[in-house]
Amino acid sequence: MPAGPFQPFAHLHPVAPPVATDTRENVLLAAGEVFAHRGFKDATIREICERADANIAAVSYHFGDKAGLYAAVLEYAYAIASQRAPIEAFFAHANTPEQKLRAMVEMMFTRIVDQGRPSWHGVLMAREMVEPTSALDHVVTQSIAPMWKRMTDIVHAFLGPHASEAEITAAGNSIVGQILHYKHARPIIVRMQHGQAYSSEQIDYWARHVADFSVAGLHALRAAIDQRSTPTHDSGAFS
Amino acid sequence: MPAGPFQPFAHLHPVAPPVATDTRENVLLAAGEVFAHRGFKDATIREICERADANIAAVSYHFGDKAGLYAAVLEYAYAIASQRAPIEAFFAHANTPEQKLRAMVEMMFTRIVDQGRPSWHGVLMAREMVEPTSALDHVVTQSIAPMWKRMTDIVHAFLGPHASEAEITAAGNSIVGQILHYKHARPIIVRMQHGQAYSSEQIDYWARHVADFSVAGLHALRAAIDQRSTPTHDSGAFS
DNA sequence: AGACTATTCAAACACTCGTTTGAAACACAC
DNA sequence: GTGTGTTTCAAACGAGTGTTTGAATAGTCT
Repeated sequence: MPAGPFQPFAHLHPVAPPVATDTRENVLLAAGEVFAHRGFKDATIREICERADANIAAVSYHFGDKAGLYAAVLEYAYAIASQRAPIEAFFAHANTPEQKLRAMVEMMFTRIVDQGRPSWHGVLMAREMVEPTSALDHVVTQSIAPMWKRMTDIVHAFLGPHASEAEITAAGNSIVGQILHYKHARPIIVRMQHGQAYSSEQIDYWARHVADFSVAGLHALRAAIDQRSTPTHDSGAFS
Repeated sequence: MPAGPFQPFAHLHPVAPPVATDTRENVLLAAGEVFAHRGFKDATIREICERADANIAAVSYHFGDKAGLYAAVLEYAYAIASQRAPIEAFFAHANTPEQKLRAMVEMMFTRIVDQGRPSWHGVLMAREMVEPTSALDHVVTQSIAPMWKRMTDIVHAFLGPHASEAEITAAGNSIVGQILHYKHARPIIVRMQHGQAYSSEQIDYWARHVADFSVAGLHALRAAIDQRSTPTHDSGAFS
């Protein structure tokens, strides 16, 4: 067994973050792409190391495991995602619930569906929801749960204080589901809905549509809730 | 190479459908479960044959290939799905567009999210949309395209004659996305939204919610379309 | 019964995967 | 330079995969 220096320089330079050998970071970057593209199980260490110009054994040496590499990638992706496109930036000028909802939709489209930048963090999260790995616990507490909290808070503000928990989660699922559909069903969308699918303009259009569609759904749900919780006394009147 | 009798009894009894040896049908049934549960790639023919009490070589003998088995399963699932829960039954008493939409949502929930019966056809279709196999072409022309046509027809009826194609497909995606979310994100939904998730009552509730939510979204979109295509002439008025 | 085909079976083959190995190459203090 | 610890490398290992093989069994018609 190798000496296993999984935390290199741990006892020196307590300042600098991981610091990362060249190959270590190369493997991390390549692994991010491959994991995001193929998923944990279908990704092969050989492809990752080939893209990183590294030897197969590099994974075992630097990360111990395939699972260890995956965990490191998640950490790395989380770090650069929150650094490069911080969540708060999307909500900077969002004051009303509707503005917050639109910011939320835009952010999720940017992080999950858009693909240009090295932003595989959203993609990995989306994958983790569909086919969880052993890293799910960590992903949930670090990323998914806070995001879901933010979403349900917005929905709650829309639906008012009388909304039940079931209504809030159902509405949240409706919004998230619309967005994730463009990621999950991408192959079939590209195939059946011709036109230059997944261009930036197209994604912008979809994001606006999902926001509009959801706002209408939320307003209708709010109306039903209000009518239920404060029934009109002149019950004979039309709607 | 074996004699390869892929169409057994082809020259005899031109009447009876495949007739199917015991083991052939057993393998077909077991393969349906395993493919639906694990997906094409992660399903192993060893597990399939074990569940079917058949020898490993049975797949090669009866279906030629793992891909051949998968294609046969799709055909088989399509046949029993359209026999057991025929689509038209859902639309029997649906006359208005809204009733048709509700029937559509209910049907998709029943076929894809519900899990009781041997109804892996919907599950396999949903899988094929996310990670297509070589059978995608066939699945699209046989199942997905007709279903999508039905959906867009309903949406078109909702949105009126002035709706653009982009608006129709986006609205269709919003509806389908909401439904499929309950299938794809099932692990995370079960985990985060406690309570007895995926009970029959829960699924009914979700189906009703998705229909309500979508109807509201469609009405709002319709209003925007009508306002755009027949602009009010007293343009000075407040909206 | 006999001849012939269809079907089943245990075993093996070829391949890919993640992981390990032991030696070589490197870095750097002394 | 020598010595020590870190990092890379080609090669192999062991487990799991789909597929094939060739013999054994079951079935069916004459």
